[in-house]
Formats: sequence, structure tokens, C-alpha cells
Amino acid sequence: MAESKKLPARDEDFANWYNEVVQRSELADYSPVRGSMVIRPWGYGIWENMQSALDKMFKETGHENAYFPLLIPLSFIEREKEHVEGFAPELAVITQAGGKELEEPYVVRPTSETIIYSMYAKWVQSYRDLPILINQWANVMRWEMRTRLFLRTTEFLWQEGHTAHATAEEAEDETQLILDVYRRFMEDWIGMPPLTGLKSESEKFAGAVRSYSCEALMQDNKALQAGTSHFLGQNFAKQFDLSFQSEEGQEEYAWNTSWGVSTRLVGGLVMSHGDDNGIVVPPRLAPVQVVVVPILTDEDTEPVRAKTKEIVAKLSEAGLRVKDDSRENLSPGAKFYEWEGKGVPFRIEIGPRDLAQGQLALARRVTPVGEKRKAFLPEGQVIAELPAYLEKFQVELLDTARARRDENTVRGVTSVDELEEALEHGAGFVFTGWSGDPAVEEEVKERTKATIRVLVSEEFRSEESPDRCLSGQGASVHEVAWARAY
RNA sequence: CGGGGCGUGGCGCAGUCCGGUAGCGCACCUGCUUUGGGAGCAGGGGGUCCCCAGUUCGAAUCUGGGCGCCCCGACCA
Repeated sequence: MAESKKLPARDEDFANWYNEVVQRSELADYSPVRGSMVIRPWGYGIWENMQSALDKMFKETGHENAYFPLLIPLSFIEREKEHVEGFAPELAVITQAGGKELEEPYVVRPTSETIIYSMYAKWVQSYRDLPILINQWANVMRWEMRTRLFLRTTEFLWQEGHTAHATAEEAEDETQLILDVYRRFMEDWIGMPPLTGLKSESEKFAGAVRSYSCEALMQDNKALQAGTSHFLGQNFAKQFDLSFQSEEGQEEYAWNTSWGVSTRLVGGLVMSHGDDNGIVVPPRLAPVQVVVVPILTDEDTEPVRAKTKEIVAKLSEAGLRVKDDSRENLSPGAKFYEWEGKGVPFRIEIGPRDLAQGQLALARRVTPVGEKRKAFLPEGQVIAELPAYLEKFQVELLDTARARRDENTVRGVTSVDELEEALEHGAGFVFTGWSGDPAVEEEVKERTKATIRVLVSEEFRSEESPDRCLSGQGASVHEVAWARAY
């Protein structure tokens, strides 16, 4: 193989590998505008599959979709103090339109809390109007200093759910419900098992009372904040007069939640499963699950072509997403590399020899240890068993990622020295006790570059909970997970 | 905003030091032969050398100014 066609080594230069693989697999390309990207059909196809799975989960939990406008009056953003402080540096502001200076500037939404709760205020009078459970699929804009394809771009696509409830308990339940939806989605669809928990004060969403997060561990052992669910309390309700009359006749402010995942998940997928040959797309999200490549020799190619069509039709009927790659200007080998680079889970080859023997060559994107790259199997078996093979592939991706996460997690660390040492030795998540003192968090961050990813939720806590803060000062109040993060 | 790198056919680059009117690989087009892991041969098309100004008989190359992009750090899903 020509050296120039190889990817940068993943274990030596992960960042470079990531940039190359995203472009080569045709997920995305740089646009002429700094920091923004074009999501190409292959990348968008994955996002669409993510969307439809998530959308279904949202609907199943009682949510509806709506759409709110891109532009928000600047004054709206400015209403909630912490919110504006959090977003001010990264706002794109429109001051001119229609050839005139605007009376009031608009911001391109960095998130939609303000416009949405101002509208809810119009729609809610009584407790009977609650809860409101709305989601929107939208683009948002945050003027970031430094950008990376999918992980942080100026404009990105996401969903943002915004709910209003009569009680704090109900809003808290909603926050947890969605956190669980995200977690399940990441595991079952992306094969990316996150750690869940509460964000520290310094890391929470600007304007939230508390934020919960799904944190996934990438192959370079950096953490990726992959989805967040916020309990907003009455912060926005008070600023936008989102109030209602309770059952008892009292005027009360509603309780809000907001939650979102973005196209960043595509980046997470790449960094979870990709290898030196390209990306690996989990079957449930793959725009193409099986590619069929005919081997056309100088003999009569008609029978091979016909068989290819037949196999594609049968697999489509079985509900699989199948691609017929009968292009004539490329050799089979070139096609193999192309589809492997794009992460298609399975490839079927059909040649004259297979035809004669009633078999097909089946190649898996990721070859299990000890198995051959290709298996020659009876046609009937391939047709009948492929759905199960895909399912198995899906599960194995999750298992592998989970094992990697756990192997790279270090528990029971009791000092900053030890934390630093663990990180220097390439640890991913490092669990310690923490007193809750923000100064400790700040100092450790300064020294190690690691941040508290989450105050670990119960399920992920260590069997023996830490009793001292890693600073050496005071008792531990929370077990926390540290990591260097994207 | 600081540090580094880079702007030359679609992509990756050489040429720049030492000025003489642009070349290589891949990709693309045509034809023939091929096709079970990135095909071969032959022919062919395509470039305001990032922009502006200057020096010069002559600038991709020298001088000055500007712009853009990427990477590494400070902010963030």
C-alpha cells in the first residue's frame, strides 16, 4: 500500500488522525467560513439516524417537536444574569439588516432558553397548562476561539428540549429521565458508554441550578461531554414571568428543564470506534450497513452482476440498508478501502468462483481476534444471518468501548500527586473524593489540566466511597471523576 | 490574543536561498488491456503561482503592506 494513503498513526497523533479521518471518510469538510463546516452526506446520514432514534425516544416520553426562530432579541439574552455572562463572549450579534441599523440588535441563538420561556409565559396561565414538553431540532451559533470538526464548530446542529413544570420535583424527574434517555441512546446506538453525574458549579450550564452530564471516554483517554440535562429551577421563569395559577389558586413560577445533544456525537462516534483504517460506524447508525462489491473479471460478467442485484434486493427486503457498488472505474481493492474507511460494518464480495460454489465472501469491518478477514459462507446463510451478525457487531462495539473505559479508569485515588501521576501514565477517568471546595477544583485544574467531569452518580461510584478530599483538606462530600477533556 | 506552520491545476507538494515566464504524484477525460486488497500502457485537458503596491528589460522567486487557513495554548456542547 502506498504510504501516502495511510492515515496518521492513531496512537501517536490522535488529533491529526481525527482530522484526517473525518475528512477522508467524507463525514465533513471545512467551509469557507472560519470555524464552520459542511456536513457531507455520509456524516449527515449518520446524524439523521441519530436524530430519528432520539426523536422516537423523546416522543415515547411524551415530548413534542416545535420550532423557534434563529434570531433572539439581545435584551432577552441579557435578562438572566449568569446566562448572559456565560454566553456573552461567544455571541454573534446582528446590528444591521435591510440596509439599516437595527433599533435593537439580535443575537443568533447560542441556545434558546430565553425566547422559548418568553413564549411559554404567553401560553401558560394555569397549572392545567403544565407541563409543557417541547423539543426542537435546530442549528445554533457560538463564536468559539478554537474549533474542531464536529467537536466544536461555530455553527452546529442539535436538539434542545425545554420543559416547564408545576413543581420542582417534577422538573427534577424530567431532568433525570432525559439523562437516562441520553445514556441509553449513547450505549445502544453509538456503542459509547458514558459516565453520568452532576456537574460541579464551575462546569454547569450558565443559568442552570444544576446540570447533569453524560461523559464519554475517547480512545486518547480524554473525556467528551456528550449530552447534558439541566434543572433550571425558576431562574428563567422569574425573568420571563413564566407563572401560573396553582390548584390552590396561588400565583407561582414554573420550574424548567433544558437538555441537548449535538452533532458533537458524531465526533464521539469517530473517536470511540475508529481505527487505523478509518472510522467504524455502529450498524444501527450506519447509512449503509452492508456494501456488496461484485468482482468483475474478463469472463462474462452478467451472471455476477445479476447475482449482486439479487443479493442486494434480498437484503433490502430483510430490512437492511444495502449498497450496490458496481462501479466499473475502480478495482475491487480500491472499493474495499473506501468502504472500510467510511466504516461500513459488513462487505459482501461476489465473484465468479463464489457463483460456481453458491457462496459469498463476507468481510467484517472489525475482525475479531483470531478470525480471518473474510469468511466464505453459503449464500443462504449470509442472507438469513446478516441481521444477527449486525446486531452482534453492534453489541461488541459497546462491549469493547466499555471495557476500554473501565480499564482506563483509576479509582481510589487519594491525593493530587497521585491524580497527576495517574494522568501522566495515561489514565482516563480518575476517581477521588472531593470536599466540594471550588478552590481545590481550580488548583487541581491548573496543575494537572484535568477537570471534574462529574460528581459521579450512584451507579458509577466505587464500592468503597472515599472519605477524604484529594486536597488533603477536609472530608470528602462527593466522589468525583477527573479527566482531561475536549 | 500569544506561539508555530502554510498559501503554486481538484488534492498533496517541489520550485523561492541564487529572478529568465511553471513542474511532479494522485485525481480527472479518451482508448485498449485489466479487475478476489488502493490496476497498467498510451494519449489528453486543466494554473490570475492568496491579494495589492514596489524594484527590475523581466517576479512564483526580491522588498513593503494586507488577507486567509491549519496546528499548539488561554474560553466552551
